[in-house]
Amino acid sequence: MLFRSPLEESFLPEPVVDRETESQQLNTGLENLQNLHIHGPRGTGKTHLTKKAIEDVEANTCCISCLENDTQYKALRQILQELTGEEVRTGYHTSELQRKIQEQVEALETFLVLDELDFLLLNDGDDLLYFLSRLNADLGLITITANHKDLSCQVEERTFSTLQPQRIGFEPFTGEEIYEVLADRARKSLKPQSLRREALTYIASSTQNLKVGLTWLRVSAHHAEDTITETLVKDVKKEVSQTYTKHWLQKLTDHHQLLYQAIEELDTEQEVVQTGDVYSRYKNLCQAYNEHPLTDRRTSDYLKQIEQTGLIQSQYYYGGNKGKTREIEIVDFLTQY
DNA sequence: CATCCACCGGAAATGTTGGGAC
DNA sequence: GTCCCAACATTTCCGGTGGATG
Repeated sequence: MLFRSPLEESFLPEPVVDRETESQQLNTGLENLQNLHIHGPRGTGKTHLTKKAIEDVEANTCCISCLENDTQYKALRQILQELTGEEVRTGYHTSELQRKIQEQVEALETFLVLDELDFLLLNDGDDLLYFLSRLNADLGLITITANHKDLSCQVEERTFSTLQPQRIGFEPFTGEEIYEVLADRARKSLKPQSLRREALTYIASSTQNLKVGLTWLRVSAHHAEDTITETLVKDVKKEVSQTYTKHWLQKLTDHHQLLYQAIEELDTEQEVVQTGDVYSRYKNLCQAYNEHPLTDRRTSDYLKQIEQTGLIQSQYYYGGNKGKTREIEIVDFLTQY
């Protein structure tokens, strides 16, 4: 169960590509117990590097994902659970959880990582951040997001002014860096000589997202008889897409998946895909799968959540000859570059 | 200048869930 | 059981957007 293959995402090897600048900023921030706001595109090693950095810090540490914990209450529970190491049952009042967390952080210097913060802010506002920012203790708050450079426009001013986070931006990996990291993982997990150089070059030139790269390598290895060739790598593209997509959608609900499917279908059928089309297609799909459809208002929020994962992209129109709507398209992360 | 497009998105109302007390 | 309650999920309601069109 605890087996961790070097191709798995959860594997935390020593970095072969040093993100010198970012690392240093991170460490300095941690030493000074500063609040940090880390941002950058998906698959740039934000979470990875942060986890590494707090690993050997002499303090209480806690790292939660706000994708799964997208309300203040859920997040508080998760945080308390991680800090105490005990299971936290439901049934507590929010204020009770807050009090218990306060006790914990007052006792010991603490670093708190809120990964994928966007999802919580979108869903529940900044109440949690406000509470955490006002804790009078040795607390370093580290927020990570793929979508927003600046926290100040995402949270209320009263929250931001007490947080005053130091910003750290992550740039996408270069082709060479992707190559290096994947080669390293391959050395650690595959038989010698089983990965052709051209195959790896092809992957490295097709994506800047390390998570996609790793998925690609893993899917390829899965399909390979004894060597991973460039042809093989090209042949599995579609499956890589599907695997990566599924990875995100699985964390969301069935309705998110149906919505995505609707968009996917429409994307192949017509030039532009608008919200209204998506909704009616989604209703059809619901009927086909015997699901009760949600209202359009609700699905509008769901679409935003899918957008936050980076699987789709939307262009918003607030009036004009197109009316007030948004155009949605599938993001193709394998041939983007 | 009024009207229309085709939804957006805030806010309030209502429904659901699950624990705790009785 | 069942009553109550908080958190959470979803629905209902509705004002709003700005260029194109008549």
